[in-house]
Amino acid sequence: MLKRTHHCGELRKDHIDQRVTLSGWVNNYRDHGGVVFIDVRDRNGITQLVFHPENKAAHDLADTLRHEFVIAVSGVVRERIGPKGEPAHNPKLATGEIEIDCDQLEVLNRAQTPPFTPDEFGKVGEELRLKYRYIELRRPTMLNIIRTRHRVAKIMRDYFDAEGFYEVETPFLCKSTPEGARDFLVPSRLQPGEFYALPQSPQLFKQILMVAGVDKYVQIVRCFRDEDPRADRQAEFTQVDLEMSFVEQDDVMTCVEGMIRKVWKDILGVEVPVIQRMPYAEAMDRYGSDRPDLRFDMELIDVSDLAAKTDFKVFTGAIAAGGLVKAIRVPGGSKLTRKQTDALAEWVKQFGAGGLPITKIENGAVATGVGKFIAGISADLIARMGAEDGDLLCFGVSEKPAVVHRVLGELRVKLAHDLEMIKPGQWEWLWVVDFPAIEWNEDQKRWDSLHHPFTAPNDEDLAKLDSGDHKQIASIKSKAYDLVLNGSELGGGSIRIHRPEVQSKVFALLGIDEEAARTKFGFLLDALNFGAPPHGGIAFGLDRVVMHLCNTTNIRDVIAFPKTQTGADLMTDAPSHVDDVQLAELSLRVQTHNKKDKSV
RNA sequence: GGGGGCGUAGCUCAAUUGGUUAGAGCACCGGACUGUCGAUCCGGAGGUUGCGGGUUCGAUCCCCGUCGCCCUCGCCA
Repeated sequence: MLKRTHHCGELRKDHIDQRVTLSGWVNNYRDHGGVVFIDVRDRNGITQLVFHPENKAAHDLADTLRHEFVIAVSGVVRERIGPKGEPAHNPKLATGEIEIDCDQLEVLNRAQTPPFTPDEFGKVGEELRLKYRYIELRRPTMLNIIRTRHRVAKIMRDYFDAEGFYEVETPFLCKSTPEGARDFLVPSRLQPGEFYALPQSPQLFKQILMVAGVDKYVQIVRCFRDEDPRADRQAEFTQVDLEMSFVEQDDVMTCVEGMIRKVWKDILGVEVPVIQRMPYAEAMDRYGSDRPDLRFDMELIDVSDLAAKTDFKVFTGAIAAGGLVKAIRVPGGSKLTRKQTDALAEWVKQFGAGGLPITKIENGAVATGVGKFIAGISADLIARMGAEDGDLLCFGVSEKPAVVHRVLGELRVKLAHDLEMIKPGQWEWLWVVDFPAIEWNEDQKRWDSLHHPFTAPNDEDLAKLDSGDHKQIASIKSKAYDLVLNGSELGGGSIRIHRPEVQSKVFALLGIDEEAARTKFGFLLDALNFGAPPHGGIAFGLDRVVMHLCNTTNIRDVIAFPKTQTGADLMTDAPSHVDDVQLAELSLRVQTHNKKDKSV
């Protein structure tokens, strides 16, 4: 076999007259009867090969080449010259100034006609691309994502190594804990009827590692959550997970910022500034979200006091019921048609809104929509909103403040995208801090932890833990922090509880009695009793980091072998039935069969 | 579990109100061509309209069911 001397993207004018050997896939072929051109591709790029009839054996063989044949060739690098001796460069190719005048060709493997070609011209349905993932991955953009992902992981590992972290592997076969997301379960053969769970995150193990004195732990690790996927969510995903001892909130955040700064600098050449911080309450108040997108304005402004002065029952009724009225100003939003605003009103209903009152600003006053109901507050409203002619005001109204925030929070993001208010290349970073430790779950009539039950409350709030007073408990803040980029949550973490008596109080508040706590987390409680250092950490979605760096909104793009919305791998056809012998070994019996008959 | 969108040649799409032989471009096969580069020109082959049922003289089109894919709500401590 001819052994390559270069890759397909690296030959330049400097190499002219050198004999070289290349290996790769036939990207395209152009047969002119006499001279034959072959574009050969590897992960590095594309180089044009020329076969002249004078080298009959190679030329005849080149005639038979088709898309995606695997070849090795040897020849001499020439400048591309036209028929009259003029340069015939191809500016679209990095190697476009040269070509290889080939005299040797080996067909290393033939290929069936591929269902689609790895060139980027025609679009191809995702279903097909997932089935033939190996062909899609040949595309330069996909290989570039794979390379970027590799580099990101490498930069992070180098960074954490330099900071004194140890990478430690934690188990995949874990104890199931019913809190949080649904577990993927793995039946135990040796202990019939018992199950492992795949980790939703290595949370408890990394805390144990701190008790063990590892001091600084990091792991790039797969996590599993058996919940329905979304465009940016996959049941199986990768976290950059870390934990540090003898630290406070600022130490973790500073460390992480250093990592982010290095990744963005090395991958994109972008300088990340000192990342601003915003309390959770402020984020909800101003942006209606715990992960606000700061690339555009349209802040939520409370107009409840003005709304109360109107005779508009939608407003006054909500306020009387303990709710509120907030508004966002959509610059230039009056260009939206009635049809479009009606569609928005329909759209917001999924977030619990009854509708979406709007009004356009014309001639310095509220004009359309609910304008006639609120004419009396027109001037005050316009002043408070800073509105101008051509703007659109959208009102969030509900007796539940949370619904107002959700509706307007989602709406401002949608409008920013629909009205193309986001300039490309913007990076708006934010730490959201001062999260409430717990929130009241009205449906279940109990307290739920907002982050997780191991998150440390703020020191000054510790006394409130056993106050028994609903309001005081609701006001407890925690040492938790989320890193937000352009409206998406990249990671979150907290300082953990390291004193067993505090942990017991939090469990009690969450309705986890001592016996339940022992059954679920006994090993952690034991560990805390044996000299646990103060510690805290954070976990990042590596997939999401790479999505941002590669400018895609689809998590499947950054995973080599992703799954569909029903958790299927279209290439391997997982999940699939297993035979009865396997089930019997695991003491399992299947009650119902899949709708699609995959039985063997 | 709910809402929305999609499924026609290998691929991307078209097909009038339900109408007689389901088309085009690319890919593929054969031929021509010595400087192209998403080559060009000539010719050819290629269809279970996702699957099953129904309505109809007649269904790619309408109805019911089902399978698959995408977006989304719930869910994701």
